[in-house]
Amino acid sequence: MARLFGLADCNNFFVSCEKAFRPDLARRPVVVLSNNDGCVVSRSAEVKALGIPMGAPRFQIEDQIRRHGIAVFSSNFSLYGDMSGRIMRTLRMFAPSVEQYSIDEAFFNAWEVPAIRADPVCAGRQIRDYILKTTGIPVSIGFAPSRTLSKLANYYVKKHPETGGVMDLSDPDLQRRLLAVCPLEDVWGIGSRLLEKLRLMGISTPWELAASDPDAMRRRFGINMQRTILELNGVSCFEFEDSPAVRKSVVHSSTMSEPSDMLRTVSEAVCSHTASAAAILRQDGLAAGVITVFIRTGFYREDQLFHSASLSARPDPATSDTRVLMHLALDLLRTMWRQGPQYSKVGVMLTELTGLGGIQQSLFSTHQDDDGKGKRLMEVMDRINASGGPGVFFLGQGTPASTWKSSRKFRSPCYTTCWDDVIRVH
DNA sequence: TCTGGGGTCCTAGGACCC
DNA sequence: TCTGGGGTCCTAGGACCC
Repeated sequence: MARLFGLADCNNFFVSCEKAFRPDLARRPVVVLSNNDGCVVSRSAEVKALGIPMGAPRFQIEDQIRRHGIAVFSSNFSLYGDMSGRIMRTLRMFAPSVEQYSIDEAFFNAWEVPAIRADPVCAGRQIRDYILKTTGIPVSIGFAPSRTLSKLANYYVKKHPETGGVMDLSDPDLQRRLLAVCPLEDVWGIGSRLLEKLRLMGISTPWELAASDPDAMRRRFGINMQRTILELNGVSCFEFEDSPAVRKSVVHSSTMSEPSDMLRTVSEAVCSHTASAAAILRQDGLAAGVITVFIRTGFYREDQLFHSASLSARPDPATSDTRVLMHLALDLLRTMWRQGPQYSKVGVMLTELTGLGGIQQSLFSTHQDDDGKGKRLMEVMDRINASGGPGVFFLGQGTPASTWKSSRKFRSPCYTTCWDDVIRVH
């Protein structure tokens, strides 16, 4: 049976989450800022119309914020994550095979659902209306014989409200017309670098890219380019993945609220990132074979030299125990520490992840078995920290008021994940 | 003064082996 | 001037995505 991929993609997701709980902001310009309130990561339609680009630093748009009365929010990931889960569950009611691709979008197997196959546009509208009604989040939906084409349909839908938020790109004739009018940078897999190189070759529309020789392009740009070309021609190059991909790494990092040359301050950040990353590992039932700590000075300071360093270690055996990982992380930090530079970005990366069942201790391990006490301690910590209160942490992480922590001055309440923040109806 | 964070995959090139 | 060939493994860096 011919493939038909569905792609549901939330419109202006972070902003839409904020608006869902603030009806008073429905028609107002709204932005959501990155960590540290540094730059714009989500914009409402009104803000896009003002010409404020994605990624604009806040300090550059202060003037417009005031002039146009733009509502500003810090990122609230517990809210967005929870809303995302609701939307995915709702989507599964219509199409059981859903492949979540990111926090705000999911592919779904549309060819195995008779009602969708019979009339994709009509079914898409129903899905869209139902998600909007039950979660308050507007989504766009595209259907096509390949993922890349379904992405393109989605871009088109977002720019053309007359489509009613849904487009079915099954028809080859319609595919050709769309390829001719869409910008090349809207093609999934074509970023700024490739765009430039393609332009130099005289390829400036998706239509021209689709017409190029896939084998020659593979030799020149690699296998992903070949796949993109085939997919633009309606040939699906990826199997549908029902089961979520196994995580291969966890990274936790941040820009500190202000740069620091104090080992103590940077240590607190390293310990905190280690604790957060280890908690994610435990949640997924994984253990890290390698821990890497990295530090670097700011990118944008011209008055001092750029400096960055990173160092790795192998816990033996692989572990998700915060205490073990934190010890290693601090050792690594002290080893690579250089007095002088003002560090502004600090992070911890956990890689070579294995399932907890498959951990093998090396022959030369010095690890002493603690009779599972460590595991129980971690379980208790995780349970307390999941309950929504202030939580427990290691002294090395500093206090909630530590100076390195990112500022989030405009954070909205956690309406759906924290009891104290639940909306009250009087 | 103030510019995010978290991921994946591919490729080229070096080291090393026979 | 000539100065193997082929295979594997690892790493760094590049490119993309959201």
